Amino acid sequence: MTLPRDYRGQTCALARSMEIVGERWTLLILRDAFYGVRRFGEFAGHLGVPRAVLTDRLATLTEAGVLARGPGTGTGRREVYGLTPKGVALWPAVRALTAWGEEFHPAEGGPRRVFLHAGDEAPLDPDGRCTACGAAVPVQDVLVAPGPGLAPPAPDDDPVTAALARPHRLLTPLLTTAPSGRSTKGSP
Amino acid sequence: MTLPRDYRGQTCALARSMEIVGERWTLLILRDAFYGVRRFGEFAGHLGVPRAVLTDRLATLTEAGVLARGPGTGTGRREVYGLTPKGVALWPAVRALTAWGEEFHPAEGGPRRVFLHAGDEAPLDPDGRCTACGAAVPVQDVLVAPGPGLAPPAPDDDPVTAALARPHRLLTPLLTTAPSGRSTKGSP
DNA sequence: GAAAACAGTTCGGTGACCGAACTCTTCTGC
DNA sequence: GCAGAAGAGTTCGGTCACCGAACTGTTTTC
Repeated sequence: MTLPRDYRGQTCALARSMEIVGERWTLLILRDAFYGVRRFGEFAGHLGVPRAVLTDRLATLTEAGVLARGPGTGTGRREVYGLTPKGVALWPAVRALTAWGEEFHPAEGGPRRVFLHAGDEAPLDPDGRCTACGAAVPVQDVLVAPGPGLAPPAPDDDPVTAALARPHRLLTPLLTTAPSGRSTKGSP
Repeated sequence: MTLPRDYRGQTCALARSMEIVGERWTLLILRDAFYGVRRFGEFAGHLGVPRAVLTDRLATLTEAGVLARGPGTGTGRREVYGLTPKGVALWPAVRALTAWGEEFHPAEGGPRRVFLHAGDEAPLDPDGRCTACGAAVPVQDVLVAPGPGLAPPAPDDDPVTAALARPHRLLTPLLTTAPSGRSTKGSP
């Protein structure tokens, strides 16, 4: 990354951010990480990103300290990728870009997913504050829930899409939670 | 843009945003637009972006309704590019990414530029609220001002960099203001 | 212990990006 | 007006990133 393909000469903070999160797919990978996606195959299956690109992005983000790579919990202890505090700090940016897309390029039938304040189930306003209590909602108290525009569950949905059919708290593992063996797959 | 190089299959709002503002250089171009940069040559000179890429990005953003292209004011009435309301709505995203870069990749000597609330000259907090009065500051009341880390003015600075050596209100034209003839160049 | 699933890697083709040079229009000075 | 200069893109060849598909080696399950 460093020299040939950086934003040469740009000394501003935004350029430094873009060096890390400005590449193709990177913000979508991070969004999935907020959703609780943690494993290589889950990212690949949900995003449809070329696997070589995913490998590259995960390495870049890990090197940058945005993600941390470590052994998973439970018996199946494959490597998992999780957001570090530095990665979690990107939430306002992810939320702002999502809100902008929602406002100016709305999906037919309404938003596919909505963000709610975990306590009172009220939606967040564009600034990330709870529309009910007015508080600035910290990431870990945000629920991602199906919105009116979400397509009904299909049998060929990837596991991440299927899991997101019900409300889920950000940053909590989505699929690979089971402390002993896998128990997340509904019924094969 | 539409089919071959989109984020195929991704139906979320973030992916729709990234289709428009997720390409290389795009957010830096928009940052400059917030600073008041309006002409092709100013963007090119300040960013160092290849001119062909700049042409492409300006066209894409104009088509998307993020920028509007129109004749400039005054005698020199070359075309200028300005943010539309849809473009202005990207401010929270630009600010969040800038704040993240500032926090996790600080420049030596401190930030090169800071954002202030125009009324009381107090800096904004990471959420875009005034640290003095607590109000959420609308874009047009934000001042971009030189920070402690900014290099001293050099004779070979491009005009945009030179103009940003003093505080400037976002969205107001930076260089091409003069209603009759050019009056912005200090001393040739 | 065999088979399946998983996490990457490799590979050839294609498109994007890069820097430099070039063209055409618009403006300025006389 | 007219010549020269500057601004706004366009063109071009080389390089790099991205894409999809197939492949490899490890881990997990049966």
